[in-house]
Amino acid sequence: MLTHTRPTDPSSSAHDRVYRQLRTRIMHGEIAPGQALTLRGIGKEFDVSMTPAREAVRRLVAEGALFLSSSGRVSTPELTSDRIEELAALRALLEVELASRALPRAHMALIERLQTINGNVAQAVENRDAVSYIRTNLEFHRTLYLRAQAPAMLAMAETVWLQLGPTMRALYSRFRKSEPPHFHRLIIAALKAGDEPGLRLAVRSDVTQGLKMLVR
Amino acid sequence: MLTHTRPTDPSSSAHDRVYRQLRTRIMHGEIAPGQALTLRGIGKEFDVSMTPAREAVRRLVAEGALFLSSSGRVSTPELTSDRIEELAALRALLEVELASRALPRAHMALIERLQTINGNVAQAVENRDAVSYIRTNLEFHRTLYLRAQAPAMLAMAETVWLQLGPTMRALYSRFRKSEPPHFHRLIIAALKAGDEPGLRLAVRSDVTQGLKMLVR
DNA sequence: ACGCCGCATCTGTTATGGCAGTTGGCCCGA
DNA sequence: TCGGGCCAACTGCCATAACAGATGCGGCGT
Repeated sequence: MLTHTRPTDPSSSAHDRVYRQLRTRIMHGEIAPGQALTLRGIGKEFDVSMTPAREAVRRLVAEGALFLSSSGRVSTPELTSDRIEELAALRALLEVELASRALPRAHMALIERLQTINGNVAQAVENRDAVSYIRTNLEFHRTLYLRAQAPAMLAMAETVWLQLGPTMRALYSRFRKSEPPHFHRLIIAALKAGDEPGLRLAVRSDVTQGLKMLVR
Repeated sequence: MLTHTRPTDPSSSAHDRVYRQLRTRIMHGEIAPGQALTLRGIGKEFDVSMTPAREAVRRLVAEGALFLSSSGRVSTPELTSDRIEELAALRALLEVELASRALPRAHMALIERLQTINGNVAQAVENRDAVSYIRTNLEFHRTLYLRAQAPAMLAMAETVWLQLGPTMRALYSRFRKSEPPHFHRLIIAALKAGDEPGLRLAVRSDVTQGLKMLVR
C-alpha cells in the first residue's frame, strides 16, 4: 500500500498519531499492567506498517510508559513497590513545586474551572468508572499546573503519570469504594486563600494518598 | 548490505549503540547548540542504514536532547533563558532530593571516591577542557546520587543534564576563567558531617551557580 | 502420565527504495 | 546591485521484504 499522505507537520505524521493514541490509553489506565503488545498488531489496528508502530512504541519505552523485555517484546510495565514509592515521591516533588508556581497566577476563572472539573471527578467516582476517574483527575492537576508556566516541569510530571497509568488502573479497580476528592477541595481552598504552605501540603497529600495504600 | 548480526540483547542492537554514543556526545557538550544532524549522515558515520539512525534520533528527541523542526529536521536545541532557568530549577529540585536520600548511605569509601573524581574535575578546569569538565562534573554528581537508590529519579536528573548538554558547552567555553569546584568541597564536607541542611544547600548552590550567569 | 524436544509460527530488527516536502543556490530580470 | 523565482539535490517518512531469535504447542519417548 503506497497510498499514504505525507504531511509536513510531524505532529500529524503516522507514528505521531499512533504515539498519542497509545499514550493516552496508557496514561488513562485503559491497559492493564503486563499487557503485551506487538508491532504488527499495533500496525494493523492503526492501519500503518511496522515502521511507525515501532517508532511510537520505542518512544513510549523511552518515556517509561512501556516495558521492553530482553528479547525486544513490549508490554505495559508491572511496577514493584519500590518503583511505585519512588514515582509517588517524584509526583510529590514535582507537583508541589508546580502548584506553588501556579499559585500567584491562579485567578478566579481558573479556580472555577477546577471546581467544574472536580465535579466530573466526583461523578466518575460515583459511577465507579476507573478510566474516567483517572482522566478527570489528571485533567484537574494539569489544569492547575499549566498556570505554572513551566513546560519542562509539567512534561516531567506527565511522564510520571504515564509510568503510573497501568498501575493506577489496577489500583482503582481494586479499591472500588467511592472516595470523594477530599484533597482536591483542600487544594481549591488553599488556592482561594492564597495559602502557599497549605497548598503544598494539600497537593502532597492528594498525590501520596492513593498510592500509599497500593504499596502495602 | 545484508550482513548484520542480530543480537538478542536490545541494549546491543544497532540503534541502541548509535543512541548511546550520540547521547554521551550530547550530554558531555561535544555538540554545539543548533548543530544540525541528518539521518543519512548518522547512518553513514555509524555504518548503519537510516532505520536505526532514525530510531536513535527519535529517542533522543523524546528525551529533549534533540530538537525536531516542523519539517522533521533534527538539531541540538538552542535553549531560551526561560527554559534554562526552568531546567536549572529542575536540577535543583531533583538533585537536592537525590543527595538527601544518598546521605544516610554515604560511607567513607564513597566520599573518597568523590574526592578522587573532584581532583579530576579540578584538573579539567586547570586544562580549560570544557568537555572533560562537564564529563567529570556529571560523574561526581552521578556517583553521589547512585547511592540514593532511586533509579527513576536519577534517570530524570540525567534527562535534564542531557537537555542542558549543548548549552553547558556554550557556557563553559564562554567563561574560560578557572573556577575551582568550590561547592563540591562543601558537598563533601556536608557528607562527612552528616549535615543534611548543609548538603541540600551545597547541592542547590552547585547546581544553580554556573547556570545563573548564563541566563543574563 | 509426565517431561522434553523440535518445528511451525510469531515477533522484532534492519536494509532498501519510492515518494514528497524542504532547502539552498543560481540565474534572470528589474 | 538586488530581489524573486525556479530547479536540483537533500532529507525525512513509510511500506516492504529478508532474516534471525523467541515462543509455544503438539507429539514422541520414557
